[in-house]
Amino acid sequence: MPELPEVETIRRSLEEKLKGKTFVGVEVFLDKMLKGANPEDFGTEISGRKINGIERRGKYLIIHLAGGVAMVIHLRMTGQLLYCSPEQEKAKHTHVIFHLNDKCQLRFADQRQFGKIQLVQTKELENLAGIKNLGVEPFSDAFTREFLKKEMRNRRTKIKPLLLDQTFVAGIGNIYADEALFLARINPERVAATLSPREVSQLHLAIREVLLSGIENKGTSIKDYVDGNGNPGTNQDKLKVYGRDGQPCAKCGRAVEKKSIGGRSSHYCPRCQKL
DNA sequence: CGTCGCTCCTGGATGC
DNA sequence: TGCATCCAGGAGCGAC
Repeated sequence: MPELPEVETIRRSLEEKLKGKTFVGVEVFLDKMLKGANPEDFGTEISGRKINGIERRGKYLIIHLAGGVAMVIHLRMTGQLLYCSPEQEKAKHTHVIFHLNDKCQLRFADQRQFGKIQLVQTKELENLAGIKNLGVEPFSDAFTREFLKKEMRNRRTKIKPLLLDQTFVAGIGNIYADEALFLARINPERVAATLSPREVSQLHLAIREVLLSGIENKGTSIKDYVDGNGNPGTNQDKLKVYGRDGQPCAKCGRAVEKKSIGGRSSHYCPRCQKL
């Protein structure tokens, strides 16, 4: 579910509430959400630790704790992190509740149970599988059109699956990949290496633009996504192609099509995004 | 190494 | 209404 803009929105909303607070205890209702630790050790390890800040890398959230410990969280498809009062009714699929020293709670809910929470030593963060192999951050200085050109030169895969490859560029998911390709007027089935320099430049700009819009609109709430306070975003109203199959293209009026590419649903305008 | 298909889950939509 | 099937915003894994 959450892609870079959603994870960034959650990061901002939670940092505001959690920074400087201390974890005082944990309740775990579904052990498998914790990766590499049993609930007892997990609780012991974080209890008494102050929250120094929250970082995002790709679609990962990293809660930095005092004493050189980091909690790495991935929400996958349906994960949610909610800061709320203890009186708030416990939502279905709430698998972990963190108790804070302000009496409030941080709750982790995940309908499909794909999400993961993992504790690591901060100095081991760079070696963590998943983090270690993340590609370039789309808003970093390293993400240039020259970088894209160079990286795509020898890639024989289709551009859509490449955009979803987190070891290539970090943070893009199915919604923003479709939106970026539409904005750049590139068909999702184009072989990456065959894009012209002009097309690569357009794609570079389009990726940043759709992700930035997503953040400014506080995320895309289609089904489950809400921020750390339970508030939905508004970016779903701005989507040009994702989920709009059968509806007219905003640019040319032709019906948007939906097709499975690399095992993922892809939405595009057959006239604006010719093969 | 790059690429592909399968898999982990629940539940909403769709079809018969 | 009931039941079966398909599909969903992600990514790790094994196979080739």
